[in-house]
Amino acid sequence: MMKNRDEVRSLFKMKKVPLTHQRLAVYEELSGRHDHPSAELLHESLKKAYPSLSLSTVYKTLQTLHTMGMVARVYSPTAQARYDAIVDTHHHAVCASCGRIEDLFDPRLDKLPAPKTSGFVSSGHSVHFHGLCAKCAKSAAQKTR
Amino acid sequence: MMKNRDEVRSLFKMKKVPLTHQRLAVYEELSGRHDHPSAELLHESLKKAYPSLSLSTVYKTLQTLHTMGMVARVYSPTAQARYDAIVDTHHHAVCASCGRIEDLFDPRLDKLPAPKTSGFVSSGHSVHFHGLCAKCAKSAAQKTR
DNA sequence: TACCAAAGGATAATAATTATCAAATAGGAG
DNA sequence: CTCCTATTTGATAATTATTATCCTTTGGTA
Repeated sequence: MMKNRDEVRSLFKMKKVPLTHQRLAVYEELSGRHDHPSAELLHESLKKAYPSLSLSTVYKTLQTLHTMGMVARVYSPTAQARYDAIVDTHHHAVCASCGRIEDLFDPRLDKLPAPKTSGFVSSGHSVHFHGLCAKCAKSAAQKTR
Repeated sequence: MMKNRDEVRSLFKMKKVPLTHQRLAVYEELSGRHDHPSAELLHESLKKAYPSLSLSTVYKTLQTLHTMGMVARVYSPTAQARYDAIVDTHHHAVCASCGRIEDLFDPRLDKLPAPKTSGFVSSGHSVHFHGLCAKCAKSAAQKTR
């Protein structure tokens, strides 16, 4: 699942994509967190260690990594794309109130009947549960009192 | 599923939301199509019959309808939110190449094990299949020749 | 080490969405 | 039916997210 530095290096070599400091940094930062950060949030964190890293590089890098299959895009209710270094099949619980996205691992969801639509070639799927996270469910309950 | 004008009226009355011409028009237009249009595309079509209808009203109306539970948001790979008047449980096949979103109705996908995450209160789910639609799969095959 | 195609940084441009605010209107009271 | 008022609408500005541009820098190879 999570790749170490050498695995990353060889992946880049294999795909003939130049490995730069920035690409490694973005990938390692994203791998290390599980809050599905946006490009901007990633940039924010990375600036501390790499003050010269630009936001546009983060965008470009995420695209590159996505094309390489090393990063997944998650669609959030806040019109802002959010990313995930976990590309293995997994699922998400999206909070309609605060936008928080939790990972769900459940093998029972990993194998689903293939879509019955003419000609669509599916390469995977993910299940999005929508509702309220623990915190927002609690504060919603309080409001009703 | 698809509501007639009177059902829509009483829904608005029930939820105590004023029903305006614009809201009815947006809802009826969206109900009538199944291509998951964006706010902008909806506005485009509606302008013919309602030349004074503004794009911002379409945005606001979609938000209102969404809050009322009459409209669903679908997240597309093209950073642009797309909408669906079908709020009953159903699923989507999203083309990674052209962005086309097809509806999938399959009762086998409607009942899935509830997410096993502490405290998350789920109100529903949908399955997103990703891959290539018939058309893009065909042209991708041609390129490889 | 030198070369050069590709990548990065800074910034402008575009696209999508949201906010603002004066004018218009829905819906209820009289 | 008319008036009243809170809400909605339309026009537009502002904001936010993303992509494009263009010059400088650098990774990877000879």
